[in-house]
Amino acid sequence: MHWADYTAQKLMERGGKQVSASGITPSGEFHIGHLREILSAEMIHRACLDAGIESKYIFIVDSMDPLRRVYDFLSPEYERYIGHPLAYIPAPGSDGKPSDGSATYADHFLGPFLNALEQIGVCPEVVMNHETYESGEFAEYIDTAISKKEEIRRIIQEISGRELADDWFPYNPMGSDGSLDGVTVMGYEKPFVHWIDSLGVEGRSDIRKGEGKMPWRIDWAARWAIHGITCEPAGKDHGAAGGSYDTGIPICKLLGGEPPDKIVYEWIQLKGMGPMSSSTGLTIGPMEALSLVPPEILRYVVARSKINRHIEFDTGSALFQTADEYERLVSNPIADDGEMTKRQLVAAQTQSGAIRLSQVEAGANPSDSVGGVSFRHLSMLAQIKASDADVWKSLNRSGHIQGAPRESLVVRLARMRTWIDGPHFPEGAKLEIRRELSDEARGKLDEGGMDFLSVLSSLLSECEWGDEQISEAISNACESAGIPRRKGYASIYWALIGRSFGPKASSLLCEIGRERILSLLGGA
RNA sequence: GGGCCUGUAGCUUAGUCAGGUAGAGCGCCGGGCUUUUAACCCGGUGGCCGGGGGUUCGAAUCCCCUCAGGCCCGCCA
Repeated sequence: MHWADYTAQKLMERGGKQVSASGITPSGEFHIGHLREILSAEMIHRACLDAGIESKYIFIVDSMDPLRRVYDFLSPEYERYIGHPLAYIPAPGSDGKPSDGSATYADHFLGPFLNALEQIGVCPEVVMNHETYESGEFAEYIDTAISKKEEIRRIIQEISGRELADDWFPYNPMGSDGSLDGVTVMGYEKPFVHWIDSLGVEGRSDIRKGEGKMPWRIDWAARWAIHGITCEPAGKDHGAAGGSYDTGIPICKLLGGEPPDKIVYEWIQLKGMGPMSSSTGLTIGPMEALSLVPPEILRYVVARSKINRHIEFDTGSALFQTADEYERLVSNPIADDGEMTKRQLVAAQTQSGAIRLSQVEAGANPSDSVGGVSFRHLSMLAQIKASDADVWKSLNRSGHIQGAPRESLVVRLARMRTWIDGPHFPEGAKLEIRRELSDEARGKLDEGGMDFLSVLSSLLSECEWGDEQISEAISNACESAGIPRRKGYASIYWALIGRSFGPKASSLLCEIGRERILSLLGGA
């Protein structure tokens, strides 16, 4: 069974309406790793719906979190905003300097990410955490947390092994300059927390407004209660023993909530580069990934892996393999012929679950996502056909599509071209049409092969220049040279692209043109 | 120091929770296919399940030890 379906089943036992959630701090560019946070929760949500369980999915943006430091992409002017909630500071411009403030820092990074999410079929209910503070929804939990301060302190100290300072307080008020840092709590008189900030200014924060926030470990536990969250997969950083998941559960109960069960997912790593981090700039953005990879394949990358396994994200040749695997499973779903062992059955169910959850539109027929054209075939066409119109013409001629291409295919081709032209496209998949017979090719061809090419050359010089005629010429040349067809094709590929195999030979030759082919084969 | 995850065929991995003859895909090799979509079909190759010990009639699976890789423990998915 797929992990999302398994989790849905567990949630069904818990009963009631399910609320899956994700939470991300918009401190910088979002990256591909954040997609796992999102998709882990969203797939469980979908699995719940598929199982007939009432469910919703919310994405909580940690917009109340303060700016921790001046990241590399920020100008030094951001120094003065350290400690300020991301929702209340201006977005950086392209030069890294604070812009005019028409967009907030949080919104600036969130916007493109939500756009990318839409493309992969994720439409969450977005909750800006600072608005939850502003609306007063946190107030009663803040009040409870303050009155149970010592119990919470004990939970955090015992479970995390961390020593909390004597003046620790479960609410960080915002000082006179708008910073959450360096503000000392002087007292509490519901609904006001009295404080003195680092400038020596005294003031008070109304817990019913966005005038401060709870520390992360309590904030998280409180929001579980506020939103009725029943499921929130968390990154392994939160999942470590004594981490915020472990303290969140008892704190949530203390605040009167019913916490979700602990679910931890592993991180996505870039092939050979270790974990990603927004702050080191070692990232592939979801937008960048989506400019290359079809969205259902991106979903499949997450869906096919068990939740507790690393994912090595590779935009090179592994992408072909993943796409192949996806397409194979879509076109040849493993059917239960009644003779499967229990294990094979489990594997088949898991795979079909992964395909189901990879669809951009929930419940869509997976065959539609492939659109009749394989990823590999499209990569070939995109390389040998300069114009899109020629690609569509070719696909019509080969019977892949009828008439105009559908929109999703147009987008796929555009993505394919971006990939091919970019730095991630694997060398091994590049088609380099040779101008003359290389020594390497000569080395690979024996007498029969050379004879074949020479016969082919003369046949091609006379025949009509079309796919079928070329195909026929190849057949005839094979017979004439007395070699198997397989060998004939291999000879063509050696001569043409320096490999023993390749895309359909006749259309390749047809596209390249008679003159160039004859000059290439002339040396045979 | 504390803890988590992983180690199964050349590669990616399923199977570990509920012990019962090690499965799959890719690759590779051979054959087939008188249009090769890098396709498809048939056959084949390939594993002391990281190592050692224990429990058991029986262990990839449970227990103990050990080695290796990755990661978490202020914030980070």
